[in-house]
Amino acid sequence: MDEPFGFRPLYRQVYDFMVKRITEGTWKAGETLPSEQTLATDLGVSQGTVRKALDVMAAEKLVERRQGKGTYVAEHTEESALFRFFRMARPDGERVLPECVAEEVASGKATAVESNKLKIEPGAAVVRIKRTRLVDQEPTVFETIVISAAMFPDIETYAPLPNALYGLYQTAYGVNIVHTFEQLRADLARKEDAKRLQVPLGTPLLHIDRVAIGLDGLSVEWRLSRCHTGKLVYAVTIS
Amino acid sequence: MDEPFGFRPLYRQVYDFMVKRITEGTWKAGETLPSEQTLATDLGVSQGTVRKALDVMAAEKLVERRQGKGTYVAEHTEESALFRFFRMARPDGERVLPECVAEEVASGKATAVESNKLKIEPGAAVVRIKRTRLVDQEPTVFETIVISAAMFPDIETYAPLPNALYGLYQTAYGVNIVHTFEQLRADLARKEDAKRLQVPLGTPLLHIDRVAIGLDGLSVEWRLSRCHTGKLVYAVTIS
DNA sequence: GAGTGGTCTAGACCACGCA
DNA sequence: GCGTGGTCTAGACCACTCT
Repeated sequence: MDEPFGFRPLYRQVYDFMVKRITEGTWKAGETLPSEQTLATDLGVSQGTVRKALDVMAAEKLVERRQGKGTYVAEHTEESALFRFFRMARPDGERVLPECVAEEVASGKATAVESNKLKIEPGAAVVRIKRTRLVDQEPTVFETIVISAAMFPDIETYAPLPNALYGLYQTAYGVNIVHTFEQLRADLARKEDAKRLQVPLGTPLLHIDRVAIGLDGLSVEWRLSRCHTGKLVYAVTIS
Repeated sequence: MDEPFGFRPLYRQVYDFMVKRITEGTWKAGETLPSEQTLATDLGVSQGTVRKALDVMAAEKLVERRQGKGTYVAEHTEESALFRFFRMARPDGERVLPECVAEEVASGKATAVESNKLKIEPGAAVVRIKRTRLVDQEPTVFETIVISAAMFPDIETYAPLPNALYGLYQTAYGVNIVHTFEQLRADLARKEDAKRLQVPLGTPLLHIDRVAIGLDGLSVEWRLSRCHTGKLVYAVTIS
């Protein structure tokens, strides 16, 4: 347990160890972890130290704890992942579950912008997904998603893709999305927007540019969402 | 230390006690709290329990800790408050400090919408502030702010109002903003927007509807921001 | 060196879920 | 009733800051 210079607390080392276990797939989504006491004796530290590492992981939503039952590797299910990363809601605050239609999946080579967003080589193989999301049967969001083909081989075989893509990334490829960076702008509907969202040209749209980051810190996905904010709004809580 | 039914952990009770101290002004912004050991013996609990309460408060950014020095009541300064609640940034991610001009302060009676947003009686006295925020000398955000005159008596005497209003709320009135709810839409510039932001009518704008909540859970401020997202974007990180 | 927050331990007891 | 996570304690030592 020596450290060269930086001084990494014990509970941080325990954290690193457990994150590695999840990244490698030793502990998979939805599985229960060994009990705090078991982990403690296995790793030769006190239960309090394991607990502190788990506190951090629970705060990052990497694991979920249930008193009396155990600690689970967090799953990116419909409710959890969608409600966490899909921020569109009704003005009264009620969250909605969108439906996906008109999905198009195509292969290609990364453009300059795409390679920059995904931190991959220009020209590397990528997969582009376009789809429209409906809320209450009305087209509301037009999404363009770009991912590395190397990270997600043969993803087109999973078509039709699920509503919550992050769940597929996790269960089929062992890729856990832990956070996202988004930039929002206002823009006007162009031809493709107008067609997809069935709105007049020039309708004001909320333009969301999102990069999703995985557990290992790599850029996993670049997504552009063009949202019609007629009936839904983008909801943010800063705490 | 009895509890009627809900079972409130000791550290929660300690938390409540300390929040009350801050709300009442016994401990003011920027001051240092008693040491963990002192608090523990004063309250008749162990240091670990005080520590756990402070952990929660630090996570909520109510206090700041500095190893070797002490624990301080968090201050809403330019950097901290603006960078926390003002989300506009350059596309490369760099945060900016805006400047405020063309400020108008007026008194009035709460409309139905205002009373609903601020949870006050319709017709209650309110103060309305309009101002334009410049970034790089260019008008970028047109804000309309509504607050209860009862909560902030004689606020007009502080004109010109500071860039970080939350700092004034805290230091002059003892009101701590702890979180905000925002709803974002895309909209088109109307007459007043065009004039304030010096853009053509019909320019797409990011419309932000924000309610700020204080330490005691009350709605403190309602703010509408209309942002020109030509050079700046609204940045969100979901972690 | 004295005082502060940060880490770590060992052990006790409580609340919860389940068989 | 057992095993799990959740709370609480008491005490030790470490890292940081200031004098």
